[in-house]
Amino acid sequence: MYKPATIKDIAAALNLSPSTVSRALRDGYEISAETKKTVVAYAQSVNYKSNPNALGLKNKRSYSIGIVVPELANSFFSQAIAGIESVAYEKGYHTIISQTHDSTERESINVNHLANRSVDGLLISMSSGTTDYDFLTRLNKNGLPIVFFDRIIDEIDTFKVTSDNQSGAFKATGALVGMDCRRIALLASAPQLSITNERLAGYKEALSHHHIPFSESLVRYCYKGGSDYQEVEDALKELLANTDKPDAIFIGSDSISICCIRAIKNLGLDTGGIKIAGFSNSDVVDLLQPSIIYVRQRAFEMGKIAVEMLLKLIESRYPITEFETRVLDTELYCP
Amino acid sequence: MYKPATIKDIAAALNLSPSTVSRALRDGYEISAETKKTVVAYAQSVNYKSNPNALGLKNKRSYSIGIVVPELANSFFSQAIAGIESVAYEKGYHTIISQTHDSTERESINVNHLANRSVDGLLISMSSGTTDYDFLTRLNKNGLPIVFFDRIIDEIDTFKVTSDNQSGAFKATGALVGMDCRRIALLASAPQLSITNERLAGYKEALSHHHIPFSESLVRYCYKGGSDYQEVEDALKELLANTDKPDAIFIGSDSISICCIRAIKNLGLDTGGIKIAGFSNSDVVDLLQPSIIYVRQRAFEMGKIAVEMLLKLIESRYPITEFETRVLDTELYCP
DNA sequence: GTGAAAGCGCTAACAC
DNA sequence: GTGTTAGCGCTTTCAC
Repeated sequence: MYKPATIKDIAAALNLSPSTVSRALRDGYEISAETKKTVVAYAQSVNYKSNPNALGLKNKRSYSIGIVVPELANSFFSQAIAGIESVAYEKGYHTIISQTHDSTERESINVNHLANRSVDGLLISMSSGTTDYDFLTRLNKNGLPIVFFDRIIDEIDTFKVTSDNQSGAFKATGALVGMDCRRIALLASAPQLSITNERLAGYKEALSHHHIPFSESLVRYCYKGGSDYQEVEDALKELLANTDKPDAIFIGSDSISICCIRAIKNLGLDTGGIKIAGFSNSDVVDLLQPSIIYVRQRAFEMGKIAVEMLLKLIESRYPITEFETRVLDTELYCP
Repeated sequence: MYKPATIKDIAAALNLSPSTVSRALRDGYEISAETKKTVVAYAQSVNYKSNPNALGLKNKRSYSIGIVVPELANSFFSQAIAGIESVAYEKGYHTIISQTHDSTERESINVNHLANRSVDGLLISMSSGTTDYDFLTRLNKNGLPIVFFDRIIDEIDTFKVTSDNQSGAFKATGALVGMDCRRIALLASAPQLSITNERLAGYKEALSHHHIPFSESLVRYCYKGGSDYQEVEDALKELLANTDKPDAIFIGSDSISICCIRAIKNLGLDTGGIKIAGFSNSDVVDLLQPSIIYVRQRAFEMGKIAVEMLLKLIESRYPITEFETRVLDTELYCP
């Protein structure tokens, strides 16, 4: 079996002490330029890589980060995770991915497991039903760095990154208005979610911008955030049963968009007159029937930014007290 | 910051030595039943978890496994990874995921990086263009456990898990025949891939089963395995330009299926008379237009089985010489 | 049946 | 500017 070179090996080969080698490799200020050069060159030549276990043991760090998402096999999240991995990998961090399937219970269990596994930090996009954030607050207070992405919460003060959901919803709703729709229904995700409210706000903003009155009767929430098909189908049926039938529907999430299209197909609905717009990061959304106007988020980039924030938090030598919330813009596609 | 309990802590609290505690926790035969009980109970009560870094340092293991796939944000692979994670997580392993984008070069770079990062083992689904497996053979010979899933190779003798691609292709082609198609074209993935040849075999088998002659002119390969849209579009155009136009197309991969549907849409082709069937694990394939008959693989399960095999390899105390190849069945869906 | 001690690879006081 | 030493948490010989 291949045995990787250690600092000791290098030290022995170069007639130096291990500590000198260690310092040289990490560019310690006490080491002479010449020694550094020799050491670095030799380390290169034997393909030296620091042993993460030894480092972790010493520094009390695991060099692993926990990722908690509702669903891994969902376009948006798999794209975000691809972004996360691309940075984490490069910086020498492992990941542990866990899915909640939008269940609050699994979410808190998973988060606690991850914390016990001594991850160095946590990237999380909240489940749709969660309203009690104690389990996170406690861990965060105890020193576990957390960064929220996409589905963020106000209750914990830390780095966050999300999309400009309001403007995304504004653009999509506006596009529907531009197609002469006036009775635009909203099929929203769970009201606990940050993204739901931001998208609702964008929807309302567009209506008022175009002097269209807002009507509660045209809004339905899907509390399971699209993970429960039946809920979406029922909401859709209710909307269409309105005495004054909507002429367009704006859908507030990726999976609800899919469910809704499936419901239209399953119910054999004639949506000839009804225009549909929605958030979606599916790579085949342009091929779906009926076709929809869609808002796409910069998922990959969001993942990258989220880890970068987390690593800043983890690797900072001083406690950070100033937190930033990054908001990424969205793109509207009209087929 | 929360400080986890160590073996030392337990030893001190119970007036025992660390070694006794260690042995008791791992059910060492030398320890009296009573001591074991006390130790285990106390460890429970303080929520003791062994420190993976210390363990890894001692045992020269990283408790992490590398995953190499062509594309993370692809339905099949994200489902497989969900399966991998579900097992790995439970068994206390981290993962490092890397994508090749079907490039042989990135594949060998990534694999070598992972090996340098001292992963304990590797799960890999080969890139479409790879024909030289030296970089894998070498690592495997050096003791790195490897398990292949989905896109497997014959050249390395180890555990493998894949789908019954031949029977899947047989079923799909048969379904097309059942719809009165006789000139069935094949849009295949890269010929280097195991899955391509198995699916080709199933296609041929179905033809001969129904006494339909096989014709090379109805077969096109996509060497980029669907990651290059243009290649698929060109292949499709060629097939349709055949003097004797095909009345059906069977598509040998998920991403090529998507590309093909997109091409039909982009080219504004009238596919009224042409039936389409293909492999796909997309969760929205049933909503695509034109609709297709599709074969679905048990991706999640394949991921689970693959890690289980890998962990068996990693954790075995004796070198394993008998390797198994598991073949999972597929399901055919006719819309 | 239990304890003492060494060592995995690395870093950080503390010498010199 | 470089070396010595101790220790992170755990396992494992070797004593007793």
